[in-house]
Amino acid sequence: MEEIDRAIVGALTADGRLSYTVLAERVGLSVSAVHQRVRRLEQRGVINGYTAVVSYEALDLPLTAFVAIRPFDPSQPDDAPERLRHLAEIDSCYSVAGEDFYLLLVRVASPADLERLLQEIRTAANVTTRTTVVLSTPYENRPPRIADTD
Amino acid sequence: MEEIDRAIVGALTADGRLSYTVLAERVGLSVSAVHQRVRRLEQRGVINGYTAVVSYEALDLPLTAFVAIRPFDPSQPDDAPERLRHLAEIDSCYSVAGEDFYLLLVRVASPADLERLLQEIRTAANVTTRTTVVLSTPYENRPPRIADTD
DNA sequence: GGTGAAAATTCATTGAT
DNA sequence: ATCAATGAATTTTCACC
Repeated sequence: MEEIDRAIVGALTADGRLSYTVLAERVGLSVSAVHQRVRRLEQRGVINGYTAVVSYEALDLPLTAFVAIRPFDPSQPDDAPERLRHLAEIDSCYSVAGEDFYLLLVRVASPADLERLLQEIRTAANVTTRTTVVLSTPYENRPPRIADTD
Repeated sequence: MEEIDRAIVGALTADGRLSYTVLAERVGLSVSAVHQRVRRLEQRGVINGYTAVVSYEALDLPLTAFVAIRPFDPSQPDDAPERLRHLAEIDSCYSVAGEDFYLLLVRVASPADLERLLQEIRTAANVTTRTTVVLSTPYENRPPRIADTD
């Protein structure tokens, strides 16, 4: 990816609602050229969409935790991500190397809700869980440095 | 937060570039009423901003890992998040309960870059690290269910 | 790939209810 | 808090380089 595309991606990760006018000024191109480049970045899958960044506290989900899971019976087919997908409290699901099979990031309203969620995870995916509660989040989901990829 | 605000937040987490016109249709309000509500949600800090969702593979950051860190000397003042903030490869930093002090989510181009990053983390914050490599990401950063908070 | 300009749409304010 | 109306700004498409 070349310089202008990197500048565009950088600007849109910092502010996903930037207008094409401002974007064009910032990268030194015409509005339509920028527009076309953004379209292409979206088509190529470099940009996968846009989201509002929300405060989980404001949404009454103040409790974040990591849940490491392991199958109760390792000989069974492993389809935990699909079995857990319906649980809206699960923010992210990572398949990991190491002792655990998956690492989940979950967000709930209270310890009681965390307890309920863990029970649901265990029964839905037939797994054991090891949970690490997040006490605070110094920073999260920072925009990546856009590297020289040409 | 009441029903319409929840609908607005839900819609904007799903598509952060939705126009106020479409948003207004979707929640059954006039454009200006929706506009005002979004303003208020932003002011109240429910919505903290907007970002483009980028593909880390496309940005040449295909390797994701979790890095658990512990101070080498637990009697020293603990300011690891600040000491590590300048490392752009660190996506997120969580202060956690449990054996570790912090859990970092990092994104790098290669194992060699991960090795370099771990050395930087250790020297910058005077910590030991335990790293868990992510093999695949079934899902990540899913929009939260917008709860009934009234 | 890029430009510029026209047409359609949307934004953002205002004032009334 | 909501609405309708307005001018300003933006998005989107198109012909051409």
